[in-house]
Amino acid sequence: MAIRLTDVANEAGVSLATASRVLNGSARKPAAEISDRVRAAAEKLGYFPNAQAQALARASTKLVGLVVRDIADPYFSTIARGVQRGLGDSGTQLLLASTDSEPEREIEAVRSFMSQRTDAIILSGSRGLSEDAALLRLIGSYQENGGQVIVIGQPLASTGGIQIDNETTSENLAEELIRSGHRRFVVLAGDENLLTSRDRAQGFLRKLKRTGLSAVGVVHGAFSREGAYMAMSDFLRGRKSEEDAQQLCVFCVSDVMALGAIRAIRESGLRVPEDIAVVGFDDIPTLEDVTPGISTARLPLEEIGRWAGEMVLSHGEARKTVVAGTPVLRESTKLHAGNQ
Amino acid sequence: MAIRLTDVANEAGVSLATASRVLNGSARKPAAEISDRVRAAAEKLGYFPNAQAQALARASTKLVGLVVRDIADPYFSTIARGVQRGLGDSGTQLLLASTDSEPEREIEAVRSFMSQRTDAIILSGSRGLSEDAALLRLIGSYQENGGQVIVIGQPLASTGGIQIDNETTSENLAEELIRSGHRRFVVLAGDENLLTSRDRAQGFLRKLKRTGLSAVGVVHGAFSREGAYMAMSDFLRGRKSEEDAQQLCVFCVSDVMALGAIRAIRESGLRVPEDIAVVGFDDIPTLEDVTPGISTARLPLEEIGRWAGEMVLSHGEARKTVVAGTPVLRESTKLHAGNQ
DNA sequence: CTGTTAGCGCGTTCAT
DNA sequence: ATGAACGCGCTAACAG
Repeated sequence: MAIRLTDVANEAGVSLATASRVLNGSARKPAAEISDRVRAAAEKLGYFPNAQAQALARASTKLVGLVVRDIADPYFSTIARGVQRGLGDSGTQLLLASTDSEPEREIEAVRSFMSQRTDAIILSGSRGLSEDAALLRLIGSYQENGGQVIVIGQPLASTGGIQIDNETTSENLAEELIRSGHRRFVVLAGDENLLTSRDRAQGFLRKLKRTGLSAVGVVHGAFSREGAYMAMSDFLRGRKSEEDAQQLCVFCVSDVMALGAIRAIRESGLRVPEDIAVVGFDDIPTLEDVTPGISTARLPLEEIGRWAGEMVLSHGEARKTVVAGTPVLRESTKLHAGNQ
Repeated sequence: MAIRLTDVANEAGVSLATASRVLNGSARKPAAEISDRVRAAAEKLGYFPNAQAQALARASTKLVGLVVRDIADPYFSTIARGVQRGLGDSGTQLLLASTDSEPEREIEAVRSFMSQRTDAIILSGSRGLSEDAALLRLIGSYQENGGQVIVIGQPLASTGGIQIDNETTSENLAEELIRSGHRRFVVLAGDENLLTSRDRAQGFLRKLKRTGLSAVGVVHGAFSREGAYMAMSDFLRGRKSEEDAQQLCVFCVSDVMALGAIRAIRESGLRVPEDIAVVGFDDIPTLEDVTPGISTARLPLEEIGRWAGEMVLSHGEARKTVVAGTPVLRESTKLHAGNQ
C-alpha cells in the first residue's frame, strides 16, 4: 500500500541498494547527481522508510521504553519530559507504559518493550522491597541480548541508572526542620513495601532519633494523594481533641502525598501551617501554584529524566549517578507564633 | 542473538509454521499435546516474539502515536492517561512525542509515526489558524495508507476525533459569571493563532457583547503559564493605580494560564479574589490543590483521552464526538463584599 | 561507485 | 492437522 524503497528506486532508475544508500545513512555517498535524483523521486512519491523493516535489517530500533506508575502524576510527567529532552533530536522514539502501581503491569510493560526490541528500558517507578524474581529474570535476559536498563530511584542489580539518595536527603530535611524549631513530628510513610517510601521515612526517623526526638506517629498507607488523604484523616480522627498546644509537623514521603494530607487537614477544619505544619518530598512543579508554599526536599526531576535519556544515547557508557535532594523550607512549615 | 521462533520450533520438534500458530493467534489451533510442547519450549528458551518482524509480516503494528505539546502540562498528561486507559489491555503500545509548541516538531512527530507505521495518530495539541499545508498533506497520505487520525480539540479535514465546543462553553461560562454579579472583565486571550485560544476568547467576548458589556481589556500572549504571567504583569503595570473601586474579573483561556496570572497578581501585591477575580478553562486536576479554588469550565479530560483510545481500537468506526465544558464557579470569582 | 543477492524473524498460502 | 516455501521492506555483504 505505502510507497516502498523499491518504488523510489524504480522511479529514479537506480537500484534498490543505491536508493537505500542515499536515503538512509550509509558509509560512502553515491554520486551527487544520482543522489539528487533519488531524493527527488522519494519526495515526489512521498516515501517514508518502514521503521519495522529497517529495524529488522539493522537489528536496532531507535526505540526507548519508559515505564511510569501514572503519567498524570507530576512526578512522572516531569521525568518523562526530561527523558524526551534528553533524547533530543536523536531520532529515538519514546514508548510509554503506565503500571497503575501493579507489579504485574510493570512486568507486562517490560515484556512488551522486549518484544518491541527497544534499545533501552527506563524504569522510573519505585522498586519494591522484595523485588519480583520474574522481573529480575526478564531484565537479565533483556540485558544479555544487548538491551540497556536504566533505573531511576534505586539501583537494581547490574543496571545503570540515577540513584536517589532518599535516606540522606530525608535526614537533611529533618535536620532543617528541627533547626527551624519543630519538635513534634508525624510521618506519613506511604507504602512500606516500596523502597522509596521506606528509605525516606527511615532516614527521617533516624535523624529524629539521633537528635533525641521520636515521632509522635508513623502512619502507613498508599503512596498516593488518596492514600495520604485517608491516612491523614484517620490520624486526625484518632487524636484526642484537647491535646496539642504545640504545633505538629507532618512529614509526607512525597509532595503528592503532602497535597492529599493538606486536603484532609483542611477538611477537618484545621489550618496549614498555623495548626499543623506539612512537608513533602520531590518539589514537583505543582508546588509553585499551591498556597501556602509547601516545604520539601527538592529533586531535579526534569534533569534526572534528561540524564536518563542521555544515558540511553551514550549507549553502554551508561554510568550510575547518585543525586541527593535539597531541603527547601517554605511557608507550610512556618512555626506558628505562640507555638513551640 | 535473541531467541527466534525457529529456535522454539526446533526445541519442540515441530515446524516453524506450527510454532507460529500456537504462540500467536491463528484461526485453528494445533493439537493440544503439540501446543503444550511448543509453549513449554518457548517458556524454557525465554522466547519473545519480535514485534518488528510480526509487523512486517502482518502489515499492522499495534502502535499508536500521541502528540502533545508538553507532557508535563497537566492538561496533556491527563489526556495521555485517558488514552492509555482507553487502549486498556488491547496490547496496543503508545508512542509519545512532544512538540514544545513548535509546528515543525509536530510535523516531525507525525513523520516519525508514519515511519513507525502506527495504526493511528492522535493529535492533542491545538490546531493553528492557518493550518500548515505540509501537515495536512502528510496526514492525507497517512490516511490513504490506512492510518487513522484522531484530533482532540478542533475538527481537522476528514479526520475523526473529539471536538471541544470552546465557543459555546466560553459563552456559558461568561453567562454564569455575569449572573453571579461580575461586570468588569479582562481576557487573557493567549495565542491568537491557536484555534483553542481564539475560540475561547471569542465565545467569551461575544457573550459579553450580547449582554451589553464589553471587556475592559484583551491581552494576547503565549498560551502557557509563563505567557499568562507576563501578560498579566504587563496589564497590571499599565493600569492607573487609582482606578477600580469595582472588582475586576480576569478570564484566562486555560487553567494553566490562570495559574500564571494569579502568580502575577499576587506578586503585585493584590489578592485573589478580593482585589481581582480569576477564571480558567479545562479544570485540570491541579486545581484540586490550589487555594482559593479556581473557577473554570470543566472538561472531562481523562474521558476525552479515553474516548480517543477507544476510537483507535474500534478501527475505522471512529466517529466524531462533540463535548462542551461545564462552568464551575469556585472561590476565585467570589464577589468581594463592598464591590460591584 | 553501482547493482545483485542473501538474509532479518515471522505470517501465511499451498501442498501433503 | 502439519510442514515447506514465499514474501513483508530494507540493509549489508559481495560482485561487477
